[in-house]
Amino acid sequence: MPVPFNLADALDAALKSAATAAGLEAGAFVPEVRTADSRHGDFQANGVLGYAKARKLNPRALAEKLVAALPPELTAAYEVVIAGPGFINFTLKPATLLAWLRTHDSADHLKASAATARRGQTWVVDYSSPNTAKQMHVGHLRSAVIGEAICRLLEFSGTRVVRDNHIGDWGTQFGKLIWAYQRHLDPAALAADPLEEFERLYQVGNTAAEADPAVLEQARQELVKLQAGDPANLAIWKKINDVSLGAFQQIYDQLGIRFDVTLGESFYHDQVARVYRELTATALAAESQGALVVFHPEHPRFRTQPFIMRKADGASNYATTDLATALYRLEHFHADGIVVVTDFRQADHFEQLFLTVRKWFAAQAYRLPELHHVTFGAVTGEDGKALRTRDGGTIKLKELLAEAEARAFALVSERSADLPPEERRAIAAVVGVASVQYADLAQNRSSDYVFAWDKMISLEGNTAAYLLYAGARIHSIFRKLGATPGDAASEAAASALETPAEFALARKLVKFADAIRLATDTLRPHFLGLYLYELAGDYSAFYAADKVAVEDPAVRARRLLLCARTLLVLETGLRLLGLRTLTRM
RNA sequence: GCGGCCAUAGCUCAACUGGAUAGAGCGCCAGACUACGAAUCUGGAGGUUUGGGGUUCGACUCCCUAUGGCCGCACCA
Repeated sequence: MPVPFNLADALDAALKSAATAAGLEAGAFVPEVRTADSRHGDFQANGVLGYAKARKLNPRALAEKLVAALPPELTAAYEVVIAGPGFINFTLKPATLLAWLRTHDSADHLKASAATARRGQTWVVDYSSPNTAKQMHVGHLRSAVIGEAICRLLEFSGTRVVRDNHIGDWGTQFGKLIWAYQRHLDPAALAADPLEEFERLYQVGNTAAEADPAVLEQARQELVKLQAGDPANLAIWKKINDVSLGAFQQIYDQLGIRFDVTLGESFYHDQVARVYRELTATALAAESQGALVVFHPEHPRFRTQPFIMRKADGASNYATTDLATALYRLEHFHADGIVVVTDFRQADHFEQLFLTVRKWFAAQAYRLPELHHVTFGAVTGEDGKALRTRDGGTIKLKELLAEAEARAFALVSERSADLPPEERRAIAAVVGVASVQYADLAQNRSSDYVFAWDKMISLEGNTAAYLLYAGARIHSIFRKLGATPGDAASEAAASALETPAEFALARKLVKFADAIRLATDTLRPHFLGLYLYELAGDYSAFYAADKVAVEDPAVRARRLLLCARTLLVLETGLRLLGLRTLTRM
């Protein structure tokens, strides 16, 4: 019996053909298959309700007709029941469950099955994107963590992903910074911690410029010189960026991030002329108060709130570079989709940007990629106020990760004192960073993030440690029994599922595809996190209820099969979220 | 002023974008290690989903409204 990876998809297809066979309007009927509350079944189809309502039909009678038209393979695999006002419930038969577990038996098989969803597409994901000359702080965490998870999810469903770090390397901050660099540089401090020194220099420049208009003017001249290509200033600028990127990469290494390209604002600096030309030629942009702006007359707000793409002084701004960036991503990468991961405060900007890009590309007959602004809430303190760079007391990402590892190390040492120190340290590095990442991924990205050490580092409840612990216990069983996860010969001896905990676990495992689909389509990784947490919970319940190391070889083989698949799905899922996994902790 | 987002158990969050009796963790109460790792598990208490109206077979979800919070709004990114 062939059992598809994504059961919901297969059900959807079967229901559509059954609808045609039963005489429904094929194009109008949407089955609406989704995972169901386990009290009702494994999957439910709600589509008859809407279809019947629109045509004033009896939904239950319609459901009866549809079920009668289902192909025999499907009714052989599921118990099918019509319930309530017209829900169709599907419960996997035990043999189907077991067949799924046997079929989807390796990381390669999972990947190959999942990768059919978006094969052939190319997506550019723009995330992290810090400003150079500054340290990454806690506010930079979400974009990096969420963005990386989205990249991995898209790749898993078959997309070619271009990871693009769109760094802020061309801002007006460089005038003050270069001014201070030339006059107040401390070479020893630069050697010790360059980003600390750049931040100090910026503060020196900023304070001086505020106190003395002459300094402000000098700083402005340094910026003009830089942008005109002055070799000395360009050299300073380049050094600042190189050093910044080196420091960023240390953070990215800890988070498991490696960008394909780092095309910051400076990269697009000489590509703005075409943007001005095309938007002016197509009459999308117009002069207003000396600036070149785009209004959107059909929009309640943007008909009066301008999208400024060239300032009155002739300089470009980030609207200009973002427009050029969109074009580059289309023409150079042939992007089918563009995802930009930034906080929600930039929602207006990206709404204006995407409106403008749509009209611009249409006017030029360019192909239009899917455009997604993936927003997330603010990182706030306990008082609910947003943490900001200039408020002081911002938590540096470097220190945050170090603190996370230190706390994890203390905990590992307490729980597993028998492990050698270097192994405890290696474990702590994984647990600490994973805890920080997972704290972000377990939560819907739209909500604000209340920053609290204890919550972030806590290793209890719905945390990375809980998931990693479940995996470590599975590895431990295989070590103790001298068995190998996924060994086909021993799995062949597995008997039919029996206990409630076995069934609950197996029924959760087969919904992996659905969790991935949901997380990927909505660009919300927390759906996968939630699934993995439930899976780990079902496994822990199974572990407590049913002993694996029993005498009966068929029962033992069956439970080892469940352990192996749980491990496979858990580790595959955790890696998709960007976390590293452990065999011992 | 205009606009966007948000408000769910004491606390932190879910709820598959309109589906069935709103679920978890923490905390609290009561249990489970001479069983493969107790960083665990089992059970219990805890809700007018901010208030009020509406839409329909069905609303935490959509619409209107009130209140409270966060954020954006002409040359920063």
